[in-house]
Amino acid sequence: MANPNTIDRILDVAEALFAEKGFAETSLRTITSKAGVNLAAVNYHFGSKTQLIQAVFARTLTPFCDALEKRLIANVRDGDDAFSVEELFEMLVETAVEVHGGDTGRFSTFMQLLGLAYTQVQNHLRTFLGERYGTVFQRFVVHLKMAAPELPPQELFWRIHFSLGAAVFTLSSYDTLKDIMHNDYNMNISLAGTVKRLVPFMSAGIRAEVPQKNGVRVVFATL
Amino acid sequence: MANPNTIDRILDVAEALFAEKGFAETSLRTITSKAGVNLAAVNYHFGSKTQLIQAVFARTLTPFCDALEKRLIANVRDGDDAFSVEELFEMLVETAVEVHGGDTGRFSTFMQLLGLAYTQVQNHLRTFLGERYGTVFQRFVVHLKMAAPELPPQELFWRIHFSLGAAVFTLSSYDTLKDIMHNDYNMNISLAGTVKRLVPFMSAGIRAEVPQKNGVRVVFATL
DNA sequence: GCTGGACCTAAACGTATGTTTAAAACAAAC
DNA sequence: GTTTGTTTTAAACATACGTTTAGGTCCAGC
Repeated sequence: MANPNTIDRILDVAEALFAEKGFAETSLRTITSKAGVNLAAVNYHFGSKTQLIQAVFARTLTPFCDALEKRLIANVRDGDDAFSVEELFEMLVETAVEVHGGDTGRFSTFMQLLGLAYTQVQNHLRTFLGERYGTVFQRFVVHLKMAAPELPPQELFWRIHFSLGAAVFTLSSYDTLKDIMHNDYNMNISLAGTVKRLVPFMSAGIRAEVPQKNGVRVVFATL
Repeated sequence: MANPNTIDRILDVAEALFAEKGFAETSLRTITSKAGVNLAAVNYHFGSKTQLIQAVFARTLTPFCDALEKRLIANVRDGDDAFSVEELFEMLVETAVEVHGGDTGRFSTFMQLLGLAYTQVQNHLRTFLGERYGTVFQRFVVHLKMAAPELPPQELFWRIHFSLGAAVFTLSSYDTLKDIMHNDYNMNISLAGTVKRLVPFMSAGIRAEVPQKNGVRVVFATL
């Protein structure tokens, strides 16, 4: 069998470097040298850089989605007893924390990777994620729909992406923001504090009143 | 004098390609060939690819920040007469639309570039933007502080970045989201519609109630 | 102890990138 | 019309990348 360390060492290093620098900016030579393995190891074990990227995502996304799906299925609640928006978002956080065994570093890296998956142009990744994990996402959307039944579907769609953006953007540049917080506000902030602040923000945004159609400002007409 | 078309043609093409593919993924050869100029033109007129990136940002960001600053200074209001959160966010939109002369395409590209500036790792860009436009940003924060005086400063800091994330993330992957909206919801959405939806979401998030300290869920303790 | 297959290694391959060079083309000034 | 400075051009340069190859190493199974 393969040296059990080689594959995992590559995955560990690749995950960290991808999260820090992005995909295009991280070379296989950097990964392999930092992992202490031969340059050819990536192509031998994974086939290509593209497949390595997918493997990095699959390693943490598969257990995460499995765990999330179990929670969503196990706790089906209908009508007035449905999950609240806050509960659903906190369920995401709890699941993410759970699958990382409370490891702050890897949880942070995981969020940064999620950000990259959406912002970096990697069409293979988008299709890969959609095919593999689309079902769980849709199931989650169904629950959100029950939590905010008065919201038109397309409005909900947008607000989910707004929330996704707030979370992903913040946590993917978390290290930078942490430094700013330290220098400008003389405050030391934890990942826990950030996530804690994120949930009410997103929940309030999801539940915001839908503006009247005739309330549209004139400026938008020029867009 | 330089052919007035060369520099602008490079900037136009570079702006569009950067927004579409990112910085590292866009080569000077692609830019120059698409612009119909010689490969060496970029290095001749801008010095390097790095400086080209900064020039692309400066071209639209400078008039934008100048216009925004003028608005903020001209309409100083204190106390109960201060700008509301909604007014401030809409001011951003109005200014952005204004400096682009209502050109939807360039406005969209502009937002995508802003997203890239934060998500792509380009330390030279971060420092460049901070040094050049940090003052206006801070001035805007002061107004937001007056609009939400009950909010602790660090809480406001985070929520600004949540809002920034929601906006930047959404508008930077706008084309993709538009396609999804078309395929899954059979709806055609405009940039106007998206921005219109963004403002109430962000405003509600900014004004969300700050959760009690003793209301913190147990799960966060493990982070 | 030999064999076979999985794993690792060093080196090379082909290609793409940003940048530089030196000469050519051009346009305005005198 | 020549000169001067700017702009354009084609070619080359140096480097970095992902990938492939062919040989070596290792160890379980017979």
